[in-house]
Amino acid sequence: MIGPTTNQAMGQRPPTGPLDGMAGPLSRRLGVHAPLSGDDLAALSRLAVRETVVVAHTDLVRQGEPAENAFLVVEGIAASYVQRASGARQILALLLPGDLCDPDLAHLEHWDHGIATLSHCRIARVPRAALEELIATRPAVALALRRTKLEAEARSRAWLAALGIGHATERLLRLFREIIDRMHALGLADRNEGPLPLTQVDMAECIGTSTVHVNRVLQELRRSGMVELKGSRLRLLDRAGLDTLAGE
Amino acid sequence: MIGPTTNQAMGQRPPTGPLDGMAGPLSRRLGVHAPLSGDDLAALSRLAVRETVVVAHTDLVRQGEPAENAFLVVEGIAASYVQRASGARQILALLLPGDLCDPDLAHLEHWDHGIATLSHCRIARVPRAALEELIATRPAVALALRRTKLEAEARSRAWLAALGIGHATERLLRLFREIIDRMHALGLADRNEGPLPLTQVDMAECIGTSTVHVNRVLQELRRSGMVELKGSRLRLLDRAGLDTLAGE
DNA sequence: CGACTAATTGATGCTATTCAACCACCGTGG
DNA sequence: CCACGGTGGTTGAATAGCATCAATTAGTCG
Repeated sequence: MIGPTTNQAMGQRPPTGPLDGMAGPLSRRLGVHAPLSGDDLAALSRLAVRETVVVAHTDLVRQGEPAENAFLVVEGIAASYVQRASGARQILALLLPGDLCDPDLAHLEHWDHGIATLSHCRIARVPRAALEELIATRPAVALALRRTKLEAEARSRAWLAALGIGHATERLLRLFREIIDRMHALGLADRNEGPLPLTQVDMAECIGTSTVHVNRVLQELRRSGMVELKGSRLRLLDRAGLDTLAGE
Repeated sequence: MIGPTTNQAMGQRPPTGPLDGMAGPLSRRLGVHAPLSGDDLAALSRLAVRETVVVAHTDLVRQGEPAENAFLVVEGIAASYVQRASGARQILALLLPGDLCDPDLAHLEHWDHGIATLSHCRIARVPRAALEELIATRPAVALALRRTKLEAEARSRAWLAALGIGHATERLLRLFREIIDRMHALGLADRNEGPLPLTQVDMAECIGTSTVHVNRVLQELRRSGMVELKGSRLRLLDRAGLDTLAGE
């Protein structure tokens, strides 16, 4: 009973084998931050279970629910968000392939935020116990997880500053840049072009403006030749100008 | 070379004994989250060294500097912030007595944000090595630190949402409420009244608006009998109405 | 072809910024 | 003692940025 924009259909798939690639993005992501051994990688590949396909705009966890298990985004884009009684939502962070919704949250008795898919996603569950054990027994994995979390926190700080200081144009450009850059780091996008499977409503909830305004800013960016956005494909046409406009 | 609003005068005091109370706020703060033994408390009291008195609006760490040691706020209010080349600042989080600037930041090669005092402060240094050792050898302390950090992250999420969703009035009220509530939890303020040693510029940098607007919102809040703010003393006169206006 | 979701447009008004003063308080030094 | 400089608070007018409401127009999919 959170808001009107949530539907709960969740297509279940038959359990898949441990090596069908769903741990791929996770280990690729973690491997960036610390060298992982073959054993580490094998353990990681056994971590994620019960992979499901989830349609866009579906809640995985709702605000106020008890904390059960963690989620891994295998494919697609999800997000953590806060929602008011009025229905207004603010997206806190994007979860891209290989991202694990914060493992430390186990200590919270109740979630103070929700998790929802933005695009079509493949989502795997990660049992708390298995995750804790992995952290306890595999220092390299634990280190990689810590560094990954530090990276997410740095992004969160940057977002907070952008929301406080920047105008809508800047914030939208930062959003685009973040998605392209992170996707590029995962090998899922070119340096200046990639998928952008978000609706304008999603973008508005990310950058804290109305959808109407997102639409107008977007048109201005297209007209000025800064970006190209057709269907769900985004191209950044003026990277230098973008980095200037988006603030340091 | 960050901005015009930084002065570096920092009055040094002669080293004080380990038990003169400067670890008081820290252990009181941590003790809330996990039971600490007498040994734990003794170890904590030896942690903070080189306490100094720092005047208001002084940088402790500047953006871009290498990460050296951690800081403990013994008295007063400090803050972490991000500053743009334009001079615009956004405060990310408040550091109240007993707060330690994030210990995990040791892993960052360079600070992506600065730390500065807002009011007059007593600040102690915490050597990284001693902190790491304490975490490694005293599980109760490590747990308390983790929980304290989780609490800070939850506050950060709430702020992000407020910046994205709320109007200036709401954000200012949330700021007031946060300060009073946290001060109250430390025994440094009544339930509805306490010190507010911030300038309107500081408030503006917290809630992401101009100082002029802070001033006007403040007047409206006074006129409507919501708050009373004289000198640096704040009283919340309508707690129920405040909680409504400040959003859930 | 409907039925739905997403994108677009226009008109209107509120919220907040900006610039530029001006005032009030406080501590300092002549 | 008062003149002085500095910081912080207050005010006004003009304007920019953005929200809101209400329609209308693509797309998309069964």
